[in-house]
Amino acid sequence: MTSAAGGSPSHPSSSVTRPIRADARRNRARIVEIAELAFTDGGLDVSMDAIAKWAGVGAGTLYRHFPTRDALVAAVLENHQPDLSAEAEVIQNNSVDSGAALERWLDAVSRWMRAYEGLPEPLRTALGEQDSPLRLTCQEVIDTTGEFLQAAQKDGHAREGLTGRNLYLATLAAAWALGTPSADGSTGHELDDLLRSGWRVDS
Amino acid sequence: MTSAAGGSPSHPSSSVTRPIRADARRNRARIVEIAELAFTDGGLDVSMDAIAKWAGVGAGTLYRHFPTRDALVAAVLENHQPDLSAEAEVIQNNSVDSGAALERWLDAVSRWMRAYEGLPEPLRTALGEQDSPLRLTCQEVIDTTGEFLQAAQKDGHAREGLTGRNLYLATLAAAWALGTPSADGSTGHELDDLLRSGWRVDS
DNA sequence: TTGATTAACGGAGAGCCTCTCCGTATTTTG
DNA sequence: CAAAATACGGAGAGGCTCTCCGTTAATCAA
Repeated sequence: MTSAAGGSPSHPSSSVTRPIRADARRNRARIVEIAELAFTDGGLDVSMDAIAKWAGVGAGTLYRHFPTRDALVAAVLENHQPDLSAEAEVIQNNSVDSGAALERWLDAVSRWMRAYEGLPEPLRTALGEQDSPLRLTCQEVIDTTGEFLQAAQKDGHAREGLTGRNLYLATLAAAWALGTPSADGSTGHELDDLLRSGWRVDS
Repeated sequence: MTSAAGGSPSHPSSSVTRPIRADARRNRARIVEIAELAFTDGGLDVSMDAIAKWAGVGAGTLYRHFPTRDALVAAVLENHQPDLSAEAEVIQNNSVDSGAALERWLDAVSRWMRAYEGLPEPLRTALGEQDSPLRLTCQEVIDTTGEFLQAAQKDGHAREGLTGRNLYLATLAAAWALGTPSADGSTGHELDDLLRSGWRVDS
């Protein structure tokens, strides 16, 4: 059915559709820009209507571009994905061993997860929904985590029987815990220690 | 002004106030009972009005007894605190060593935290608020965790430089992560391993 | 008992939020 | 410069939290 009969598409790449209207593209960009500001200083719970008003568009426009809050969050995050990829590369090239690299990567991921207050929650539920817009965004991070993990496992720096996905989830959980109002620096340190070394002492 | 002049309180224990009205006590009990059912099968996010209607009382009555959702959650949890205390005692008396005891206790706490879907979230924020009704409820659990931890540390089964509070928080984080829709048994197992032993292998 | 007093009830409704629908405005195309 | 297609905007439906206050029921004093 895709290209059955009749039509003669001018652009093979964009198949049949026209280019996106200029005002639409502008609005979309503006919304993402404003959303990032709003998320940064009010957390992910800002009201959608407030974002729309603040961006100078109607609610309808906001929801046409981003049907769900997650879609908007995903769009905001995607703006920063290149930074994270770049960081992965730097870590890859600058670490003494694969164990240290994994450690540094998890630290970077944790910071990424804590970019906006309340981000861990949707990241977690996205993990369970096959079709969430956030799913794609974080899949890349999970995959990279898996790569760092495997390298560390191969060199004997990380335990076997551990998947990238679960290490990602554990990191997410720690990031979530760090969002606790009273969590100070020492809490973060202890949580990191726990994730790295556990509470147990082998006798 | 508390007991300045005149009044002759009949009951020294309840100072000046009258006993709580019978209908009030009944309603309160009924609400808690219904709330537990609602939380059990709909998670903590059921609407307050729905609980009120389902309990056969007006919204005003619900909010008079439980000004916030957290207050209601705390009341529901308090009904089960004795069970947890009992479990602590059993573990205390039946474990081969203090390390195993700590492990079993954390397992019990994790189950307690996952009693209702969405419970970890308010438990976490309660940790940061001095005057949350949930705060009191979980303080007991934190304290007990601290005791199990100290015993394990004394016997060399648990690392030093770890507080009961942070171990509790880490357990809470793991419980939160387990709430992920796609989290199966193996996920839980790996998360437990991480908390106990970390991902690192000491070479 | 009974009337007075006080505690508690209930639900209407204010205010906020999400999300949809459709008449109107703008852009693109021929 | 129409005509067609696309996107806009905001009113408003529906749901939620929480308050306020007129009404009702329990308790107390005589």
